[in-house]
Amino acid sequence: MWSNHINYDSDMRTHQLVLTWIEKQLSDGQLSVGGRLPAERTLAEQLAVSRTSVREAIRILEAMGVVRAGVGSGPEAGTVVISDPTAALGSALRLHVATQHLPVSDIVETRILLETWAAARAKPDAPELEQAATLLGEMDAVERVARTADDFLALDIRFHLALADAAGNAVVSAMMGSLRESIQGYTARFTANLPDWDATASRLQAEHRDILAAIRNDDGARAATLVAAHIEGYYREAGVGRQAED
Amino acid sequence: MWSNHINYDSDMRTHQLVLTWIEKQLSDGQLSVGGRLPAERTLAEQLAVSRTSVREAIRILEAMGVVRAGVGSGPEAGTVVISDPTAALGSALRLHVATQHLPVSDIVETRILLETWAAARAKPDAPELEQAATLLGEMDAVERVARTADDFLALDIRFHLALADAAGNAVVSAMMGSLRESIQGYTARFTANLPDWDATASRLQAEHRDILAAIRNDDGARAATLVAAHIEGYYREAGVGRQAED
DNA sequence: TAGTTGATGTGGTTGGACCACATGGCTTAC
DNA sequence: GTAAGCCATGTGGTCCAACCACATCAACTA
Repeated sequence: MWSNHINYDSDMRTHQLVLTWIEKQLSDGQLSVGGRLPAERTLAEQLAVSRTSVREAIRILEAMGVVRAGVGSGPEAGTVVISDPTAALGSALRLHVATQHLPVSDIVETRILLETWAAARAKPDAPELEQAATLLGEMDAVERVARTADDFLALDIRFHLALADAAGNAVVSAMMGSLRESIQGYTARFTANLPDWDATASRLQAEHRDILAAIRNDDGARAATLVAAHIEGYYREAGVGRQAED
Repeated sequence: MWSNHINYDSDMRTHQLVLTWIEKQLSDGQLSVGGRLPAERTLAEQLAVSRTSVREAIRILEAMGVVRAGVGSGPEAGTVVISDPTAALGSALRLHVATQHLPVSDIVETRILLETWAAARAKPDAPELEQAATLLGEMDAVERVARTADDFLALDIRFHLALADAAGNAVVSAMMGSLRESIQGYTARFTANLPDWDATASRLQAEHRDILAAIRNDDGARAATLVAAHIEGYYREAGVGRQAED
């Protein structure tokens, strides 16, 4: 009795039809985060398309961070709806950077814009700031003991993401994460070539503390200024602007 | 003699292997915008995977706006590399809005942030402003003759995109476009219910002119203020914030 | 009771077949 | 010789029928 009859535009590729159907289920709330899609074979039969087309649609949704597919039985199995916008934006941006149609400098500039806004907007009592403080301590530990730039950078990313989350805008958080992810390779490559990583790390940590302190003092303007200087300084060392010549 | 041997991580899904290979070709510059991928059957043989897996990878790249697949022969046929970041970000955001894990209010807020920045940064002599001016004229014509909100909105979108492009940051442009696309359905739905569309359209047009004038006067600060008010006012009418109850 | 084993259902992968389509060269008719 | 028509070729689009690896759970066995 339920109408599966969506827009049978004759010039629509089959997997698009499946995508449309699923998106409609999501919009109508008949499918929500945590829910499961029908099994691929079942869905194929319901929509009267091949399993291949169903799978192509699911592949796209997976790349978009909308579903997660798992084999076997149990809670981890089946195709379940999730919500990971960062994944989608991140890989998309990374791919377009690879095509060299998105300059790294534009990405850095956008990152500064978003992160500056987030710092200015974050509330001093945001719970995410606790996590940020913890991460600062872990970075100190890494710096003191192992002195590996990779570990430090991993924590650095999470610190900046925590600050962005503190602004309470999911879109900005997702975009921030994706921007950072898209140039992660770039960042790591140049960081490995720094002459004095210890000095750089110390400077970054000092700046991190200042930023966090400013936010906790409810001084959004100062926090924003510090963030801009922090990021700009870092990438200036990397020589963003002159296109990669290594 | 060429090594196709990428990371044969045993726990990598087959289509991911294909994706990795293609992304490497892009990064290495052996594949760039305008170039063509090998035919699906050829690529499958080269990578020693099934055509199905190749197709799943291509489907993802297509959804990401990285390639375009065309049947037949000739210039329009085959799988050719393009660069349309907006498509990827737009559909991803739209899907996540559908899952109701990205509040429309966050999208609007982010749009204001990006567009305000773009208005403040746009140079008075940017060529995109010419296009923006032309679009203003077309909107006048639409308003005078047909009075259909849909046509007006289509031009309105292009006007705002032109302004964003004038700032010269490809990432911001792409994100702007995707944000707008992701809530296009939402916007159109509420616009149709406005009591006096003509009055609204006139007001929007007046604001558009003021914004464009401010940019051309090199008064970025004023342009930013006007843009923020323009967008905020529009969505306030829509009642963004109270979650959709139509 | 404890351990084993097999049935079941999931996504993952493959090969092969056929289709619609667009081109381009060949054949044919004039 | 030229023009019209036609078919070989190669492309992506779709479908099908298998088989695999995996994880669970119920039935069976020691």
